[in-house]
Amino acid sequence: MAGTSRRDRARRATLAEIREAVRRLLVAQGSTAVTINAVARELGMSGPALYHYFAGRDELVGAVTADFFAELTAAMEAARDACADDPPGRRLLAAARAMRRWAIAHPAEFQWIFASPLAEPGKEPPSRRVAAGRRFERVFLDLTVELWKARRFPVPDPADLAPSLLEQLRRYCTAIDEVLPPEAAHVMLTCWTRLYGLLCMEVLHQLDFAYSDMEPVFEECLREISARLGVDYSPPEPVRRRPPAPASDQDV
Amino acid sequence: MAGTSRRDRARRATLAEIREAVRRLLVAQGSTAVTINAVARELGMSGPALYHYFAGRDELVGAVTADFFAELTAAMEAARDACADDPPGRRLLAAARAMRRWAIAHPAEFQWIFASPLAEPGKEPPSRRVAAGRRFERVFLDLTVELWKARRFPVPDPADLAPSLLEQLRRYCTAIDEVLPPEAAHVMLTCWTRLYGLLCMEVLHQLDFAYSDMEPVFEECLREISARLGVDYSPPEPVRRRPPAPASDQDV
DNA sequence: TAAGCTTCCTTAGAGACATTAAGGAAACAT
DNA sequence: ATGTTTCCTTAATGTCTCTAAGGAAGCTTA
Repeated sequence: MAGTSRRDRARRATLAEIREAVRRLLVAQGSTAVTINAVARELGMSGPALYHYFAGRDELVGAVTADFFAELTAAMEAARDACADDPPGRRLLAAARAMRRWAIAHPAEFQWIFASPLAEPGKEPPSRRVAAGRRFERVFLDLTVELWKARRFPVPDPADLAPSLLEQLRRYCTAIDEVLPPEAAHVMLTCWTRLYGLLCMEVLHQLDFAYSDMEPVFEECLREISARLGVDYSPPEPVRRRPPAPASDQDV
Repeated sequence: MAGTSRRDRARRATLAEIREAVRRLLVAQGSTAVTINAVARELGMSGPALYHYFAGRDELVGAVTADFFAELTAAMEAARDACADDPPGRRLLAAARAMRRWAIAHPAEFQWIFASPLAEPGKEPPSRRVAAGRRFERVFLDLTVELWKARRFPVPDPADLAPSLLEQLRRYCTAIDEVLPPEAAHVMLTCWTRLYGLLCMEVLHQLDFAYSDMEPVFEECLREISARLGVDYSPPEPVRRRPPAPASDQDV
């Protein structure tokens, strides 16, 4: 099917060009500038041609959003694997910092991920997006599981959790193949919510009224999470000029 | 100027009708359905007529967004004042719960508040929105200040804060007329970020993968915040059938 | 190699939207 | 009664999404 014939290669190249154009427009002129016509113009084609590649604007936007999600996930995975021999706590910090680094470097893209212009109330997000989301969450989850296996972090007594909460946690644990018990999943979700929530607030400029540079705020959040997960907090390496090997952990 | 003549009254009535129509469309059909034409149609007028009331779509959206902000703020203030004789900790809990109640009851509106369809990167939000935002933040700030005055809550040693963070906190304290010292402002902002961040995540459906009912999660967040602010956590009253006086604290 | 199928792109066009311009009619002020 | 202001209308421009119909080229197969 996805052969390597002349046409197939051309098609793939065009698809890539389209995605690049979408991104270029998004970054340069905002999400409202991402129109079928503008994208086509960017490629030197005329509007309706794009319908051979995407069923409509929504599918186009959805595909690019999934790209962004994948890129963010890849950045986190790369940061995690760049220190594969460190203890899981350090790798978790590395992945979290990579997440923020990516979000800061690509604010427009990050915004599309969680406040997608498609996400109208009552409309299910496309399955592609959901899948991309799962891979994303998985990064943090996997590291937490490693942590849990290596040296269990402190968890609350399940009896202290609200019954309805416990019920939901059980369901979630089933969904993640019981890699964690509900109490541990609860700690993990709490940490994740704080981390991701803080980043969303930053990118949506909801904290501009108080902070101009969120880096120390984010680091403090990491410190709290570290304490909660029973790992040592270690501050970020100051700059890191590219080490010998040319492995970039930033832009995928 | 803003007299009470026949025409002035008519104008005010039309303005109110427009805002209602915008909201109706937003709630019923999502933000993309809020078009100048659709709003005009809703009023039985034809499109360009609206330009006598608003300079353009952006100003219309901005005005309605400010309305929403004001309504949310009013709901919080009402909840706070409904138990004016309680200690500040309880009133803070009441205001926080009112915030979530409003957000849950009006998800589309709440979403417009923090992920405004106007907020393109590089575009300043209109001053109206900024002002509405200040009043909103003020509710939580004021209660925290009361708390601080009544019985100081535990704060970190300023020397333990990152220098750049301390610097930012100082600037923020200047902006709020030094009603709190930087260390206390830091605790306040941390609590606020968690609370507001969690709510944003909920409304943006970023936690659906784990939770179907966020109420206990929110309550646990409140418990943490209470501990941090040194106040007693008290669970919400179960339902509260409207007490004698017909004062609604929900829909303004 | 020639006929036929597929793919890619074009132009034309319908329908919706934001916005400006020009004009009429009613309300208001003097 | 006259002139001005206000409110609304229609007309028109240029944008957008998306469908339809057709041409040209690439691929397949006999």
